[in-house]
Amino acid sequence: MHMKLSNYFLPVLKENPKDAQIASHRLMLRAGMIQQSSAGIYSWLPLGLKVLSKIEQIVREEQDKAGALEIKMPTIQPAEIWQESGRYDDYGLEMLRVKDRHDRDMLYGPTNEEQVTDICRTHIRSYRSLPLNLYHIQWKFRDEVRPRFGVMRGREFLMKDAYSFDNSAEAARVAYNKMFVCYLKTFARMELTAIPMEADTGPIGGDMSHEFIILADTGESGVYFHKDWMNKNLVADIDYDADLEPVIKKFTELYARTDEKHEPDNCPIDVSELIQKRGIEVGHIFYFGTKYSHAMGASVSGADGKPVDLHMGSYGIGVSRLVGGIIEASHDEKGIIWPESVAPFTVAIVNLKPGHGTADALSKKLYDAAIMNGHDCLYDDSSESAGAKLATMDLIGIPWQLVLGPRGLEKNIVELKHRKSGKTIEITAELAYSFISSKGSLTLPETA
RNA sequence: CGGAGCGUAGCGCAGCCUGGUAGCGCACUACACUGGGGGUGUAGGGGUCGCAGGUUCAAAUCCUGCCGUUCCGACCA
Repeated sequence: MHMKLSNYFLPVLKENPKDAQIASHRLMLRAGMIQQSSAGIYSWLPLGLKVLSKIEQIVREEQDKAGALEIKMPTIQPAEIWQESGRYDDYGLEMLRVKDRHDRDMLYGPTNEEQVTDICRTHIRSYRSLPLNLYHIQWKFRDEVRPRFGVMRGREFLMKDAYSFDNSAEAARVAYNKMFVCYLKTFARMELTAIPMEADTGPIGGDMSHEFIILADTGESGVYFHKDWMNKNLVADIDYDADLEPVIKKFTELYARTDEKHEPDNCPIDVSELIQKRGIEVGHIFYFGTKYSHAMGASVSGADGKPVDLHMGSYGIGVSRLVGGIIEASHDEKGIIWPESVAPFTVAIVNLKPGHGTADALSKKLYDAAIMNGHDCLYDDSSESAGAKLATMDLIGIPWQLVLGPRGLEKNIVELKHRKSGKTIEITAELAYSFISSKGSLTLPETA
C-alpha cells in the first residue's frame, strides 16, 4: 500500500533506547515499528505491522501451497481440554491462567495441540478423511521468566502452527516431509538461510524433529554444522506430490545440530569441517505420534474397521520472531536492510525540497507511476532537512530510494539508491520514470 | 527463580555521596534563514523526580517497604 509520509505515523528515534540491547530490538524501536507495553509485550505500529503482515502472508501462501488448511483457534482456551491431556498441571507458571466471571478456569493459549485435537476428534471419524493438516496464525502467550531481545523472545508472540493428522506413523512421515519442504520454500522467500537442524524428539524418539535456524551473532543458541552448509542452496523447487524422502535426505545428510544435541566427543565429522556459530530458531517441526490423540480419545476407524489413534505432528513458525530475526540477519550501522519480499515499502521517493515546483511535479509523477504499477511506495513529501530524510530512509530500510531535489533536477538528474548493495547511481528523470513504471520486482537500470 | 543495575519532561541523561527555587541534549510549538547525509538562530511550552510510608523546619537527595523495567545465569518457539 502506497503512502505519503506526511499522512503516515512513523515515530522514528534519533537516539538509542537504553533498554534495547540487540540490533533488531534497537532498530525496531528506532524505526517506529513497535512500542513496548510491558515486559515482552509490544504494540505494533504501522511500519512494524506492515512487515509483520507481509511475513504472515508469505507463511500463509506457502502453507496453502503445501496443502494445509487455515483455521483460527481462540486465544483463550478452557482448562478442561488441558486437564484431559494432562498438561494443565504440567505446564507450570509459563501458562497464564485466568478465571471468567463464572469462576471457570481458562487460560491464554501458549500452544494449541489440545484445541486442534478437540476439533478433529469431533469431526474426523474415518481414516478416509485423512490426511489432514490444519494450521492457524494466532497470538500466543507464554509467561516467560525473562523476556528479552524485543520481539524475539517476547511473552506475547504471533505464531503459525500447523497440525497434521494421519492414521499411521508412515503416513505422518509424508506429512512431516511436506512441511519440511514447505519451510525451505517459506524461508527462502524471505531471503533467509534457515538450516534444518536435528532437534530433540523428547519421549517419541526417532528422527522426525528439526529446528530451522538462521545464523546471527546475537542468536540465542549455539549451533554446530558442517562447513558445506555455507554454500548450500536452500531454495527448494520441489513438487509436493513427488517422493520427498530423497529431498529430505539431501537436506539432512550434512551435520547440523544445536548445542543441546551436539556432543563434541561423538561428533561424526572432523573438527576441521565443523563450524560453530550462533543462531535463532525461526521454525520447529516435529512428530509426536499419538500423545494427545490417545489422551483425548481422538481416533478414527481404520480400513479394518478398528479404531486407531491419530498420529500427529506439529509445525511452528515464529512469525513475530521472524521480524527480529530478519533484522538480525540483515542490517548495518545505518539501519535495517529489508529483503524486498518483506519490506514495508519497496521503493521510496524522497523529495528533498517540497514546495519546489519541478521537484514536486516529478515526485508526484513518479509516485503516481509507482501506484499504477503496484509498487509499495513511500513518498517523502515532508519538510524535514535533506539529511534527516535520507537517514530515515536508511534506518527504516527501504530497498530502493529515488532521491530528487532542485540541484539534481537542474541537470535532469535523479539519484537512485539500492539499500542492500549501498550503490547509488545518477539517472535521468526519464529513466527514473521507467524504473518505477516497471512491472514486478524492481531492478537496477542499465545506465547509458 | 538466583545474582546485579536502573526508574528525574516523549526519548537519552546530569543532579543524589554532602537535604535548601528541578537542569542539559534531542524531540515538540512559532518565526526567520536554510536544504544533496540527522542544519542554524531567536522566542516558547512541557516534570505531583515510579508509588507508599518514615526521618527532618525542609526530601529528587537520607531510611523502610512495594511496584515497574533491564542485564547475567538457569529455562524456553
